[in-house]
Amino acid sequence: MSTPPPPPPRKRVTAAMVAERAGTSIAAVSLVVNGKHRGRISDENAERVRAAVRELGYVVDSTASALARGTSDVVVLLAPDLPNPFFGRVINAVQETLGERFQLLLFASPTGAQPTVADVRRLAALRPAGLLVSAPTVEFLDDAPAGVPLVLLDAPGLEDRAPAVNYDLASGVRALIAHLAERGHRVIGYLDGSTPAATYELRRTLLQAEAERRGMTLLTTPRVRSRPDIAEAMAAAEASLPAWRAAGATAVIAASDTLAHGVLAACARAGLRVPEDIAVAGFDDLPASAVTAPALTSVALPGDLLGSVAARLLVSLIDGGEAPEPAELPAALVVRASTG
Amino acid sequence: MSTPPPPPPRKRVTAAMVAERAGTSIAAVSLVVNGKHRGRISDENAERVRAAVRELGYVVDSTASALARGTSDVVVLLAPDLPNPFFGRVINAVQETLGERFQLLLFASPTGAQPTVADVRRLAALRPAGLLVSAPTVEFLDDAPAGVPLVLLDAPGLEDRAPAVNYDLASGVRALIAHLAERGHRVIGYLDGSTPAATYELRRTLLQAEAERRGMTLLTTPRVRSRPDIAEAMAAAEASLPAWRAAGATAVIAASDTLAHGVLAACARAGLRVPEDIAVAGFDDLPASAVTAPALTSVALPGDLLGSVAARLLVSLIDGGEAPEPAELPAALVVRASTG
DNA sequence: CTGAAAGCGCTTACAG
DNA sequence: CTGAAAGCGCTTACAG
Repeated sequence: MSTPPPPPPRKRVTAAMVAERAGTSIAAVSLVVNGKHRGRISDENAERVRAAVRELGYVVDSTASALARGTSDVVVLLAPDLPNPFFGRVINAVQETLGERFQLLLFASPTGAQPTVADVRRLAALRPAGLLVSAPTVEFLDDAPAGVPLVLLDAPGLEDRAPAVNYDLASGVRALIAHLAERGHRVIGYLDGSTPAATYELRRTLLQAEAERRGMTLLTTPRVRSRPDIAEAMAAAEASLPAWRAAGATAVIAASDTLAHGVLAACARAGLRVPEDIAVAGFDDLPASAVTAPALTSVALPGDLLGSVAARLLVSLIDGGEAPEPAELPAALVVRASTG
Repeated sequence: MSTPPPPPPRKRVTAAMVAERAGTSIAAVSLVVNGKHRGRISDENAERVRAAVRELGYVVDSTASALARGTSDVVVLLAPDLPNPFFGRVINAVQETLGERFQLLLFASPTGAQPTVADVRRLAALRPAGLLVSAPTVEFLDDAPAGVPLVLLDAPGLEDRAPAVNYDLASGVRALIAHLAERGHRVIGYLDGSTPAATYELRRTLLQAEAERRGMTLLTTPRVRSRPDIAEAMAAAEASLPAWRAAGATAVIAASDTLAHGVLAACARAGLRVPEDIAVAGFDDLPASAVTAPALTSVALPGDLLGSVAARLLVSLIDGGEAPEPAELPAALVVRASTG
């Protein structure tokens, strides 16, 4: 009887084992698996290394590689609002764009808060290959680790601090206010995000300026805010609807669709018909916004575009490329039933 | 004129620098920052180390630490359906439960596909502290890296392969079918997920068995499937509604709320009233399901519970704890307008 | 309680 | 084209 083949050794495969099998040095293995062997290793030896890699199932140990090179293959995505469905598409696009070369590490500070200095230090200790930071504040950028390629997502006004990928919020806001003006709305309630980010600041100020320009009023005092959570947004809207209505508001804009979903829920509970009694609009154009009751008018902020463009930019920075002109992503108004 | 204070050295702070400042050895620094100094370092020296750490802003280099220890602080979450809003809460809960000790790395295979052997090898090369795997197939588990603590999420039937945190889908299904039976439905269309995961298999077979038990019919031939994407689900439902209706279906169940949102959209486009012409229900109870048109009946699968319980279990495994009895999470039916 | 030293598994000048 | 060796910054026996 023939003995069964010995079980594959449970030991982890190292470059030394590959080198021994291929009859080369460890250095040769490193050069070949990293594709740096042109003109340094004979074709024959390179092929032997490749064969040994295949046979043994060798994969470079990323911790050792990171230590030797001084940087890892990890790209960190920092986002204050991770649980927001908006980020699903961003994350997905980032991941697909990064491909097999980088690993995506998520970092979300406790909802809404900005990362602390200690957080930033711990991130830097990972020796990330690059950082993607969504909706940052200026304060965060002051603490950002030096020497790490950095791309900002949806960080209007911070373009001078780092390469940024932003939406053309001004166009979207103009279209939204024009649309509401045309429908005869003069006073508009506003539900703001509670995340302290430049993009929310800008959304509010743009809306306000554009409304004023047309002789309309955006109600921002008192400031009504909520984290990106439907239940919390509903509570905030429910508490504010009487005051908004008393001030003559016939429409409510929310800083994001998730917040707008909360407004819709609050209107339903208050027995208000949308859009007859009150119109509602948001930002993001989440997939679910096409099926809400009623379907939601929204300034579409394509998250997949944001993720893919930012990731592509980051990779080019990591590879030593120059930061190209920051491109603005479209922010188009999608009109649906919630604004009649 | 006094010279300005020299800028803080841009050099990265190492344990050697801390040791020099504290007047101790590097080993002492390591022991103190890792809290392993009890009975090994004098209180006085420990305090000097802590002071030096504070003054220099020292953080342990995680790549070097991982290499020396043979394992990193990274916990990998593998999920086939990451862009699905369902995962927002899971991710958030996992992250909060892991706290500062671990970093969360996301791995999503191209939507719906299972990770390949090569993917698994690359993950293993990160030397993760642990793995969280959502909705896996049996095949994946055969390739899973050995020797890495592993917890499965929503992996019914795979409990014997690894510690798992599952929902009590049977109860949820029973309640849903009972509810529909009570409303007089006898024939039900089914929109399945296209992700090849045990949880989707189980949802379908449980529904089918429970329907049969009550003399009802779940239409599963031909199998209608979609990825967790509203647009794709809408297209699938739109194509199947005529056949479902022709077979006498007065209700449609979708394997997840995201899919159900697509069904709602398809009904709206087909001019069908929900629930008068056709009732609709899903699984997950996404936040948005409370504000869809109409609000969606759903078997609630609390993602935050799934994430926190699984993460807590994983941490205990990492710390050498025994895998406790797998607890089943509740899956309660939430009845809303979409089923009348 | 303390420190010198080996070792983790790579990458990269460097000398042939 | 090739390989021996230093070095990345830790952690952990080990000998005092």
